[in-house]
Amino acid sequence: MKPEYSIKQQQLMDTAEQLFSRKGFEGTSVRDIAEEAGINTAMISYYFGSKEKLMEAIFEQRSLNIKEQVDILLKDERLDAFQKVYHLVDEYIDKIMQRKKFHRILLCEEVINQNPVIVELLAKMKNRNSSWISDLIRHGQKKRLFKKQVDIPMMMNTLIGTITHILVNLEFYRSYHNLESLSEEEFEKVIKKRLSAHIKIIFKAILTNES
Amino acid sequence: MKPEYSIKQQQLMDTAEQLFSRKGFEGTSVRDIAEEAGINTAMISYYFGSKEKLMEAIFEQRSLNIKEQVDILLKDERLDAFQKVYHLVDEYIDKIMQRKKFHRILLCEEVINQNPVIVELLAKMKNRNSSWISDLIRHGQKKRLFKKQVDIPMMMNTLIGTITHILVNLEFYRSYHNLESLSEEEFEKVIKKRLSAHIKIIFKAILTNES
Amino acid sequence: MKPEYSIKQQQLMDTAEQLFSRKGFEGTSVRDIAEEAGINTAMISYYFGSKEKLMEAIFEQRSLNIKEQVDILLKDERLDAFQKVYHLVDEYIDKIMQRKKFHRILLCEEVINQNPVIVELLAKMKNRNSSWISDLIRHGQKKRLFKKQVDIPMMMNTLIGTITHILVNLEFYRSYHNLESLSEEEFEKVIKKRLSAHIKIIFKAILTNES
Amino acid sequence: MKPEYSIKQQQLMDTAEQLFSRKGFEGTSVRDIAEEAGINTAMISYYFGSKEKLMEAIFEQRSLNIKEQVDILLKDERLDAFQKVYHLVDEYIDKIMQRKKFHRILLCEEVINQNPVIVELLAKMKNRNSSWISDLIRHGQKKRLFKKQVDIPMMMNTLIGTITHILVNLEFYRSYHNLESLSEEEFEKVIKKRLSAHIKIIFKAILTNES
DNA sequence: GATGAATGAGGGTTCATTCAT
DNA sequence: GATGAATGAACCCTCATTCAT
Repeated sequence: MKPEYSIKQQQLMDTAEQLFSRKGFEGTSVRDIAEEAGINTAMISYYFGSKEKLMEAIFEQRSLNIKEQVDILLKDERLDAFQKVYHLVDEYIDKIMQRKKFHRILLCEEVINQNPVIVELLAKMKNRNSSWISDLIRHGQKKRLFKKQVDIPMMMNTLIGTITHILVNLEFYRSYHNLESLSEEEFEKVIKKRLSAHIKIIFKAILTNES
Repeated sequence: MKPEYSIKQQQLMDTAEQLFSRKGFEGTSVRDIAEEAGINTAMISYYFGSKEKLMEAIFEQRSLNIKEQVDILLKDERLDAFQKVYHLVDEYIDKIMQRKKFHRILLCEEVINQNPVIVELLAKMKNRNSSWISDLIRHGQKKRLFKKQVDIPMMMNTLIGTITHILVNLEFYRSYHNLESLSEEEFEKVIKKRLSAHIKIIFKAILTNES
Repeated sequence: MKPEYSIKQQQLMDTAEQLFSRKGFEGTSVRDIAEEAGINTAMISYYFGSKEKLMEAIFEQRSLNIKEQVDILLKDERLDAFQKVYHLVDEYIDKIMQRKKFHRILLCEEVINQNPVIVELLAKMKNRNSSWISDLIRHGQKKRLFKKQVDIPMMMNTLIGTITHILVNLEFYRSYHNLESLSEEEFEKVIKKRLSAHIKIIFKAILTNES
Repeated sequence: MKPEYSIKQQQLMDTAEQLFSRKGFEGTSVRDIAEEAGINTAMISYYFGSKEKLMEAIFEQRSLNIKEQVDILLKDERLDAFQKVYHLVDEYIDKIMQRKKFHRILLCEEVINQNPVIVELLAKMKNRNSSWISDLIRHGQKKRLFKKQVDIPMMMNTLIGTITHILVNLEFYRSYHNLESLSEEEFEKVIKKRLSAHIKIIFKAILTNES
């Protein structure tokens, strides 16, 4: 179903992702990408049809799908409803941090919203993921652990808004807390841990607090 | 200190803001802006020096400054520490919603980070505002209302991440909750109200919860 | 009604006509034209919108319109019907020989028929001119000088086919008849004279011969 | 002497002829041809050396040679000089109508005249055919049926100009005479018949008329 | 002070062809 | 013998900017 990409195509997508995330889609020329990837300029049109189609390919390949994770969580009887949600939070943190570059692009592209293929792709993804999360929330509501009225999109906004926003403020965060001495990996570990704790507090409050 | 702009210049900045927020900086040509504003293309270079300088002017003029607000809040003895923070939350919501277009641009520009003038402008703003908020938080900590360790940048991340992220998901939120029948103004009112309640719950949890 | 062109635009059209007639539309690049005209490559898009629009402009300006000539001929009582037709023949020869380059382009474009604007322009021109010639022929038929059934498009085919075909065979004709010693002007004069006599014989035969 | 082409090569030439006649030489890409012919793009360079050489091959194979026909006509004692010429006229009409596509290309290429191989090929063909026709005309002059001075290239111009010009005006001719209801074959039959009668009248006039 | 004309640079894409397989 | 991948050159066009007026 999903198109398979050759090694060269994959390399091209990685390079493009990198540059798009740094300079934006419009700010990156196909010549930039080709040069960085060490290939001929014409290859982008040759492999993907156009610069835009290359972008779409990146999106198609990397957009988040949490279905499987939610399925597993719902079936796991060792976890209570809170733990299930917490696991999903960590899953989101992991996936977004893993795909930092892509999510930086996504952040911009959601704003600009020009390419209809991507717009639709994102819309579908949002609907799909919201639906899975609904299942998870309803599960907690049935168990009387969560409050009755939960504004799922608002909750997701905070989840994704917080994670992606810190992506563009990583350096500010680092210097604010004097974490410059940490290696990239260590710093990322710290960030993930703090994000996790932070969002769990938030979710607990949102899911239990009766206004 | 702040440069004063003529009416024409101001119109130009407004038009540019609009287009930048819709199509991105690189995706907007000076022709687009000039045409939309009904003036000569050469005027942009003439008035601002370059397309980039025009962007800087927009940023300079519209970037958020909460100093005054925090000053007032700190002095207001009728409000307790929580109320002070809540007021600031509403202030942020109001200002960002008021300047929707600008904050959409900002979202992108923070990602792309190409223009050093803007980068520095943003860095200063973040430092400044974090500092004011620190004052506010310390105030609450002295009163023993807030917990001792508060990760202010993380808290700000959630605040700003949640507000700006909903900006790009307004339509999704609207359709998810079947609010299409509301007018723009009514819908914005609803959003603001819900955001306010939502973030206050979050802040209360963050500021009180002892891990 | 007709668009007026500046001197520079006119120069550009002349240069383009020259090159199109030598190398064809597709075979001529905008760089070629700009270089030959001594202007910047971008000017072609700047002045005409695109290479194709430049072509359309050339066609619009130079396509043949015989209305006025036919009007004058019809009213001229000193000429009999044959003389009227003969005058028109000479008019065609003059106009096509005057616009040699353009008619060479036209010859190709009629074959390739890609640009819908030009296709329509040509279709209108053919209809218009056929209609005027009909008037002239009917005039001769009323006077009982011409035969009743005249296939006007076929006659026009021979008129225009003969004139334009010799345009691409000028050099062959010249060498066949050993006219190389003649100057351009003298040779053109000879050609026109011979074409005129030749086609008049043809037309006389066509218009009188009863099959 | 003449190169023999494999079936695949022949298919390629047919497809190319078709496309060249519709979109011109420059307007047709090797990709177009290969795709239409259902073969690999590289085959064109592989089989013919280049796109240009492919064109030359088409010309070489299809250019008109009337030698044999004239030979037969000259020897045929049952026909008088006029009938011999008339037979040749029909031969031209048949051959050109049979090779409509090729003659459309030829029309363009004579104008553009870029490829020296083709230029020479055409020059040779014209000289050759003119020479054969001279023989035929001289035959009629000896028999005192034709006038003494006949401008053979001019006569050929009218012959070929009329036939090829109608090729690009077939649709105009059809609609002018309301022949849309006819099938392709019927219409072509009509055209040939009318062309034949038309040109015979012309030739009779040219060959007998003493100016 | 303000503008329309003009420019050089660079944009994405397509081209005919070559080359390793 | 035949091919898919890959290439450098060239394509037309748009860009932000400048300059003469």
